[in-house]
Amino acid sequence: MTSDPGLRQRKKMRTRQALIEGALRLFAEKGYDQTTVAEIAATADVATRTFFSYFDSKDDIVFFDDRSRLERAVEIIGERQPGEPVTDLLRRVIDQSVFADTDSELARKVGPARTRLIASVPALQARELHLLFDIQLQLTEALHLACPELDLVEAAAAVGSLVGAIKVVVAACQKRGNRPEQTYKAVQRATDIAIDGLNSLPRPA
Amino acid sequence: MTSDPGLRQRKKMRTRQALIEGALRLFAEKGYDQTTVAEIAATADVATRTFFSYFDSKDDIVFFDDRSRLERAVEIIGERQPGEPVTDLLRRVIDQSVFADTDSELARKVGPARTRLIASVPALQARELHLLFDIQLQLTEALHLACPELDLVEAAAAVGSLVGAIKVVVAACQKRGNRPEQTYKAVQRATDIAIDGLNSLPRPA
DNA sequence: ATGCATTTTTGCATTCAATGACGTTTTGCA
DNA sequence: TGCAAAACGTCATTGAATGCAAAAATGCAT
Repeated sequence: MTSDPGLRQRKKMRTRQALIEGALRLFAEKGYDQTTVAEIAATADVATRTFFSYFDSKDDIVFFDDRSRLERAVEIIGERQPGEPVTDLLRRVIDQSVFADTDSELARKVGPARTRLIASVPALQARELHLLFDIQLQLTEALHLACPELDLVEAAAAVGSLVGAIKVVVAACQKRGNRPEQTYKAVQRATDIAIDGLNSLPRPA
Repeated sequence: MTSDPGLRQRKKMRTRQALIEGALRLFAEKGYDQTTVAEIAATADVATRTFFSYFDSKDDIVFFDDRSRLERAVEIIGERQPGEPVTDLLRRVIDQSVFADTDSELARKVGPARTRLIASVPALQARELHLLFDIQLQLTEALHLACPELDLVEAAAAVGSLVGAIKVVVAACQKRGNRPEQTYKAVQRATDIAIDGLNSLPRPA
């Protein structure tokens, strides 16, 4: 599989990588809107037209590793131990596919810069939310498959509730300018609230 | 305030309404991508440029009533009875701002057609998700304000968990082609799961 | 190595969303 | 009636995205 990528494949990989690195560098230097696709293509020494055979849109290049993250998550769900509680399983999924730096060192390299970039460009926020939404639908299917005791609605509610709580909490933290340390704590709290339910929230005085 | 809209205001309203109706009609007739902004502007007898002084983008016109829905929700949260449990409050919010047909009869008129339209156009899905996300942040603030017993993280988690569960469940239902009747039931189930927590889900056999 | 099939790249033309500058018309108000 | 502001229109520009057909690179078998 990886033993013989072939010259063609290797070259494609290199071009792809060059496009990603060039794009993120330009975005950081001049800003997202000020960077044209033509300029990105130039950094990888390919024609503008060629960019669009690697990525469907200018947005897409920012989320180059989403697919592998999803595959990782689906894998984890598929390896569920029979009898393992759904909540334990989902905690593992969150930990390993969201927080763990994924395979490519590229992802690690661009991590924080990318986060800031997305937060500052509405078009990228929109793209991210859309991707995350599709991911949730696929996680729902995987979960329903791996947990026969859950019907489709229950699986969807579980995924949506957990991911939704985390997503909004992270956004609220970023908006307030929290340190990553605090944000991590907040994510754990959000996870607990989703798992224990809104009934577990503090009662009015 | 509404007593004297003034000629100018009335004319703006009429133009705005004409643009909305024209756009939705064209989208239904020829499809979203096949409809140009120029054509939409033509149906309201204004210049293409003028369209963009009413709506920031072509997407935006589809979600013309989102703002009023949000305002409704924030209002409900603001009217919270002291001591009322957060869960009761949020159930009211869901009922009245999501399911109730909002003020304008326009919204009622285009309802189902619009839902189908959004579901079939990725660009609109993305826009909807982004808008819904912003709405959640504002609901979070409102909830935090109305419920002093909740810190910001708890408020965010509550909103995200509830809205997230419903959103994914609705999508899963639509994907499977469920009848509105079943979808409504599913939303109630999703609400219960978010409120009672993932721990309330069925256990493995 | 040579020829052939397939994949990839590329340049070109085109469409259309979106934005800016600037002048003109319409409306509200004194 | 006349002034200021808001709304509207015209024109031009930019840049994303797509289709198409030619050219180049690569894989493969002989």
